[in-house]
Amino acid sequence: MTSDRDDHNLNGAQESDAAKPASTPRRSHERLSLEEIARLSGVSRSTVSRVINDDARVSDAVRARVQRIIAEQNYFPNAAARSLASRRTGIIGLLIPRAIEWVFGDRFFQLIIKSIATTANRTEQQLMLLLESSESGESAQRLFNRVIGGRHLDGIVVVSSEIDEPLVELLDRYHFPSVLVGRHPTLEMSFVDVDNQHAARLAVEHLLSHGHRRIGMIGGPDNLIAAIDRRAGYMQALSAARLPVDPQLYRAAGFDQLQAKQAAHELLAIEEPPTAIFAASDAMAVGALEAAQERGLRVPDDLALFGFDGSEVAAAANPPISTVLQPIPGLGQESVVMLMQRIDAPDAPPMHRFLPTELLLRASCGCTNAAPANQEGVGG
Amino acid sequence: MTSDRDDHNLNGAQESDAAKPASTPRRSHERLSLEEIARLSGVSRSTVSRVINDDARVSDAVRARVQRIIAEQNYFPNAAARSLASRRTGIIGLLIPRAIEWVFGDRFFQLIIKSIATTANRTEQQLMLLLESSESGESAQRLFNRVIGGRHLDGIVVVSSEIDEPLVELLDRYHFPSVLVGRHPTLEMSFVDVDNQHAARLAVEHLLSHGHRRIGMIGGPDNLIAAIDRRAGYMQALSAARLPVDPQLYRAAGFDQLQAKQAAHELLAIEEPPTAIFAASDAMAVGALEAAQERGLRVPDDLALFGFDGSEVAAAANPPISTVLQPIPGLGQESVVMLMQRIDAPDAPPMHRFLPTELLLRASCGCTNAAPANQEGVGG
DNA sequence: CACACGCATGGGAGCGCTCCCACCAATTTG
DNA sequence: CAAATTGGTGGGAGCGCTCCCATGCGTGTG
Repeated sequence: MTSDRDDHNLNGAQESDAAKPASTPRRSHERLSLEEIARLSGVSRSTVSRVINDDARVSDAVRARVQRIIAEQNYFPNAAARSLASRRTGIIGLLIPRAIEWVFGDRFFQLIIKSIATTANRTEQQLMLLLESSESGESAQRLFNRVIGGRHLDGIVVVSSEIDEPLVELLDRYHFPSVLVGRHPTLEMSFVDVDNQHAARLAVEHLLSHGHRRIGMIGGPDNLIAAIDRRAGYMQALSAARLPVDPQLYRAAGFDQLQAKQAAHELLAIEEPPTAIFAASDAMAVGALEAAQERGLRVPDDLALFGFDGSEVAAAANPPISTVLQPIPGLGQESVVMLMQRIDAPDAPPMHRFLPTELLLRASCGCTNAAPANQEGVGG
Repeated sequence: MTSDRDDHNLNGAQESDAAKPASTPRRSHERLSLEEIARLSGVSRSTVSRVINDDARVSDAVRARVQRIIAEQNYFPNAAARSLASRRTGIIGLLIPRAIEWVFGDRFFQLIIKSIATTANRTEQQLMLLLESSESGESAQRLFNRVIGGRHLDGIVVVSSEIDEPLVELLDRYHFPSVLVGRHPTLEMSFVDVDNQHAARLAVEHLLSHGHRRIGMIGGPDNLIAAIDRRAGYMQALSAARLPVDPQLYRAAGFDQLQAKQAAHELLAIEEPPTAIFAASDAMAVGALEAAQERGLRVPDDLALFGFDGSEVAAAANPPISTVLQPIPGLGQESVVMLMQRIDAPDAPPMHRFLPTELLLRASCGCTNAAPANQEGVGG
């Protein structure tokens, strides 16, 4: 064959020249098609299609022969043609708003991306990570048009608990198959999440059980439902214990270590400082630990600490920090499974699923029944 | 209209019921097509297609009318049909081998992803981040088949300087339009990179210019061409200065801070320890700085330090660390631009492009002509 | 004034699949 | 033993675009 034809023939690996009758004229840059495979194996397009799609109604002999030819020719069905005919692209989107800015450094997002990718892979779906480039100032509408308008995607997973994410509202409005990781307070969309409020309440109640009566909290940004829920759980625990809710004891911060450290310093500088602090993330708890150590406070004796996430940093801290374990791989996997169901049955009512959390008790809250430098958590 | 029909009509936003003649029977779950837009605007499919594709051969009046209808109906051309007919998907892939494992924490990769995403966006390409899930133990061949076999992608950018990445070899073998960020020692593929060897040589020569005669190096993994080249530059500088190359002065490590710290300790514990260390990344230089400080060495007086990358950590260190600035946004942008060219002209010879680096001189090497806690670098 | 030449537009033939229906044995059933 | 059923297979009609090739028109040339 000519080098021109060879250059773009992905199927060149096992080219069997003998199997190329000159009868049918071919276009340059020829590509293998279903038709071609059908000819080579002496059956119809339909039959080859059935073999490719694992349709049972093919005799074993024929199936084997067709599969052999497909392998020999190194043939792959054309994705565009399949999508056009079947109205399915086999691609699901993954959107993490403002991903590039901060997501990549955050362990939670790393793990959720990983589990979503793994699950998508397992179900033979391609994953298209949608990166909004803040630089180009792309609007939600434009992003929506860009990928969803053209039906590039069968569905989308959005990892966000922002209460006012415009793209999420668009997805809901147009009934585009979507699943949220993180519940949305108003929209009826499907989601998977943990029960942040309940988990936070349990964490704070655990601190209460150690005898603490002045418990502070360093919460997350107010526009995240996860942060709101965790705060609600904190307050609920205090109320249930008939303790006054002192607004001085709550500080909002970003989910990162640095801001939390600053907030912890503020919390520890008030007139009647807390004897325990519940932080809305493990990174924040580590920040609080740093602040405490800078002030010469011993943890847990002078200040007890509780984190949230169940990440390695909490386990690796000195002392190890008690935390709420989130089933991050489970959240990722479930989101994809749910999405597949929504794609298959778009008219079914939205599904809401909460996955269980677990308290990981370590030294920072005063518990001694946990091994120090414990290896559990969301590692790997 | 029935709610059944409404449910999946993405174009429902501005539905103009008046524009729906009952003459043509429609299928349930109807979707807008080119044909439909043509009918509504009283022109042919061809004309609408020309409007969509910015073909000049359309009168202004017709163009305006068609565009109005398109906007009114909230129409988007079907991506699959376009791909099938045009043999272009408008999607480019981005592969960073073993991405999920370590990439996300590394500033270099964050910035390169960001600039690639931004550039792809600007050229109206979708970006498909290819995540190999190590868990599922996916082989390169399978990954190749999965996305490239079906022609899901027009081309691919691979960010990797691994000398033995199997997927890269497959891409090369099948002449699939690809661009590497990071040169490959043997394959003829297109790439963009910095001249690591040259840059490293300049850095080491700078240390020599401060009078250092025993200069150590903490290098990266041996299977990365970037690491190999940087080491070669280091040795070249020493040779050119007629200094003996003492193998004791070189340590290989991962690109991260922790391993480098360990390596630095080893380097500083040898009989005749170095007075300067060149590290193959900024994170590594920070690790070396920590090691020095733990040993009570003053930087730069007792030990001079030079990093590589130009990242914020180097600028933020105390003292600020001199480093080699890599034009990361430039690498990302150029890789996409080159890829587009290769997609358009797949038979053109491969292109190899080196982007310039720059020495960022700060306090850690003994220079005083740099502002302390300098703000330059790859920020933002 | 017949002719060629733009320019704007229309129409047909694909692109490579899936899906429905028809078909033809080889059975099974009343 | 005719009729209905079943399993395996083939063929046609799309899916919604792009691209090439007409076609009709108004304007310029010899």
